[in-house]
Amino acid sequence: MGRGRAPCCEKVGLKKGSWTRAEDMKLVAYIQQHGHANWRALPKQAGLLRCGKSCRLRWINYLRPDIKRGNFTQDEEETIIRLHHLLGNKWSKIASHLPRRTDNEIKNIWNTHLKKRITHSNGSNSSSSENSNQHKAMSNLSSIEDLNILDSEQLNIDHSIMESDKEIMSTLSSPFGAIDGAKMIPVEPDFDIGDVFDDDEAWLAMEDTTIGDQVEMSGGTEREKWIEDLERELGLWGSSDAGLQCDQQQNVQASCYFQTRPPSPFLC
DNA sequence: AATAGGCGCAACCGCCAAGAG
DNA sequence: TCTCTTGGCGGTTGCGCCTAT
Repeated sequence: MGRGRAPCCEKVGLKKGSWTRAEDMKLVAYIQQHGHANWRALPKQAGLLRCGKSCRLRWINYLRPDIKRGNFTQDEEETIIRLHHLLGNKWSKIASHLPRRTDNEIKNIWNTHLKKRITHSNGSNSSSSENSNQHKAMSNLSSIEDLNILDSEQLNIDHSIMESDKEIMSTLSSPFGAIDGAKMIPVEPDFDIGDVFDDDEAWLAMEDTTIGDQVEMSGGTEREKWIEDLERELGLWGSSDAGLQCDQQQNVQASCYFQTRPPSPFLC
């Protein structure tokens, strides 16, 4: 091989596209036990036919327990507008000021809603209170330096709910520890997560079922029951209300892991 | 009821920066 | 100092859902 940048991973034979529930479970279960020190090695060790980048993205943008899903509040939208005015398309920077929101989500909300709104308000010279508030917010912050004086109050940020990934994982990663009432995956010293998920007809049958599909699975073997229990605990079977409740309680529960693909608008 | 178009969002791609050797 | 690896970021795409006709 010549010099040059190596691909992030061996691309041949890797799966692309939407993640299945089974893949999500494998990823979460693996990170829950081992963390994500090495994204490149993770998919292989977790038994996933995915690129490390893909795993990382899935975790960061969807599976991470500290993600707030649902409609953006007006405060959040105004914060995004303000920060975008100062920072431009620095989505990760903007996201860092919006706890529990992902850069991808912010980027999407900007591209689909806020950009149009701003364009509209600039073009139409509207006198709505919303536009007035936007203008007021922006006029208060006229330069990048102003970011230094931004505090929680100005940005409508509740820092009490800011939690680092590490902190959260510290409560989740103990092999036999509890996740606030959630069942834990039984971990053997030489536990191979792939062994749990593989070679099981019921599991394989489910593997092609994408997130959000309603799946009915009656108990069979102990392992099936365990997976079923895990799914329930992870919220795969739960109503969206469960997720909302979780969010409201600020609890890090496994049921936060798998929010069923939410209808629009998001419920959790 | 069927369908075309628009919209929202998850996921991919390519580039860059930092760190290790 | 240079090369390579890895994680991270921002732009973009494509699929599925929703709505209007």
